Amino acid sequence: MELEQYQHFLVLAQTLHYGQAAQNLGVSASALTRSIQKIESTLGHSLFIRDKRSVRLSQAGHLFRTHALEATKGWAELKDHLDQENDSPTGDLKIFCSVTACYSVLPDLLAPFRQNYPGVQIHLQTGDAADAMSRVLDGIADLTITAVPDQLPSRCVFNSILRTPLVFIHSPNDPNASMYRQAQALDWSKIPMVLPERGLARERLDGCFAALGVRPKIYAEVSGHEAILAMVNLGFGVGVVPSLVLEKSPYHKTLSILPSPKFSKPLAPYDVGLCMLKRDMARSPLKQFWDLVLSLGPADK
Amino acid sequence: MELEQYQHFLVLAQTLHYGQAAQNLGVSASALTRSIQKIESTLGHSLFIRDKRSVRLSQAGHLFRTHALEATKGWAELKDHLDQENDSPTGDLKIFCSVTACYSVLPDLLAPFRQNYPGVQIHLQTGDAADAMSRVLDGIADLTITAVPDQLPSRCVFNSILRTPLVFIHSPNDPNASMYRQAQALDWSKIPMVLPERGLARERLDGCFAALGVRPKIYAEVSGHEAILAMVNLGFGVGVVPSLVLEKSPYHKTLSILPSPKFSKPLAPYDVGLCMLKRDMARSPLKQFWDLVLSLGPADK
DNA sequence: TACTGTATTGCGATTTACGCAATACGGGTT
DNA sequence: AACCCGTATTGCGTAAATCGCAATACAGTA
Repeated sequence: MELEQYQHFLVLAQTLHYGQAAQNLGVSASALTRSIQKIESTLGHSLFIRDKRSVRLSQAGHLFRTHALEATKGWAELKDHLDQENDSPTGDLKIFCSVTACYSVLPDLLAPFRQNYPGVQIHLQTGDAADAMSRVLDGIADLTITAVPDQLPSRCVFNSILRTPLVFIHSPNDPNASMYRQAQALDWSKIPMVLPERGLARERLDGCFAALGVRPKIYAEVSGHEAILAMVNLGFGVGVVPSLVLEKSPYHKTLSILPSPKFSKPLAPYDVGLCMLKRDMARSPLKQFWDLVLSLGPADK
Repeated sequence: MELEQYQHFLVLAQTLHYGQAAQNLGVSASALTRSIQKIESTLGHSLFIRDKRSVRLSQAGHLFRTHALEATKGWAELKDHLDQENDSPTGDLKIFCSVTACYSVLPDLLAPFRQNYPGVQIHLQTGDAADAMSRVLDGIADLTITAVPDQLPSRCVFNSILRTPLVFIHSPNDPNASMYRQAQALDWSKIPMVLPERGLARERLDGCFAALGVRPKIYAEVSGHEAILAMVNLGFGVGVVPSLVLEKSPYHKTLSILPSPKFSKPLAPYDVGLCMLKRDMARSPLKQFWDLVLSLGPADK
């Protein structure tokens, strides 16, 4: 979209510094260089005077700046006008999130969105949190509420909503319950564990155990945090779930949280937020949703 | 460039018919569909009301049309203003053409261009016409004056300037000269020929001979039409060159043209013109050169 | 029911855009 | 003078967008 190129130009015209402008824009300096070069070659005139030491607007650059300001203003005004006066923005929104997110954080986002943009058709899918990122990357979902992975794919953007620790839980019905509670340091070789078979929680746990040089005794590997709760509730062993999942579950009264074990590599908490493709920041109604979440700020849990 | 997308929209808004608009724009209907879809998704509103039978502007479409007209007008005005009032367009122009084209058609193009756009730095390279197309495709040259090949690469655009036939020539010094002239039908197995080792002329000749089921007796294969002239002038045999090359050469008085041989597959004349990449139609000063050649029309030879 | 005209979508191939690392190039510093 | 620093640009390999073709969907019509 040329709006982007105009934006590139306008920011550079203000900072008069490629590196700084590029940083503001969230692109590399080389990308900015090429954006400007492309405008210049399309227009047939240099917009900036470079002398390896300073960058300043040429005469053509000043004139182009006026045009660019006008054009972007025209676009923005049109967009505002349409969004407010006319019927609400139209379009589809495919959301994927886990059952827990669907109960906890999503309603607070969806309600105001629905109110502001009743014309948007919302498709809500729920599933295992471990699938969230791939659904977005594959285009099956437009956005997802999920925990940010250790390294976010470069195509994605993420906005944090809340943080929740991973907690170790057990059931009072578990025959070993008293042993868990009384031990100074848990003996991982003796404790039967109920773990997710894949996903972020599993990866982090594997990392922590590996750093400790121990191999946990795995009683069951299951899919989905809710399934862990169910099995732990039956007294099959110790499970690990995000605290939020426990709180929102029917078991939060019956299951108990163990004191956090000591790991040489700490078990990082879940950072839950909104995730979507960078590309889609330019698309409606995705940008609207993103902006709404930004304006709501982090949830107070 | 979004200017293109604006253009797509404006043409469609006028024709209200995808197929027709696409044809006007020189793109496929699917490309046009996606252009419009992209604007709509960026804007968040439908621009057209489609009901499988008719296409008409929505209310948002009307408003967007006003904006698009304004923005494109602003761009055009800016460009005109800069091209005329200020210093001439800046930039480089890398031209490749054969020696003959350099003597014959190029001066008529370059002179007016130079007058209108003195600020453009011109790099002129000459070489074998057989290389022209690949130089452009590889980006070594921006444009070339050359004969259009049997099938133009899809990335290229071509504008015809003149047509010149391929002629068979010989020298009066050639010991067989009288035989060439007297024969009713030339006996290809006996006539020593001087041919280009590659390039369009060679390909076409090969095609003609193959269609006839004969294999010419090749005395020499050389690189460059001028070299053919030199060897033919020494009486080494019969050569084939574009008529224009002969006319512009120092040999045009001494060498003689044989009557065109009868081929089952006719030997197509050279269609000489300006060739450049489609992509560069949006770049200065390439577009200016193209437009200038268009305005001059076909050369009167 | 088959047929026609028209917009859209799936898909493979081409073309473009991006980021990283290397380069070029002044100016200031020891 | 030699060297380092800051900054814009370029080469290159990879990731993504775009295009055209062919297939599809869908409404009106013979």
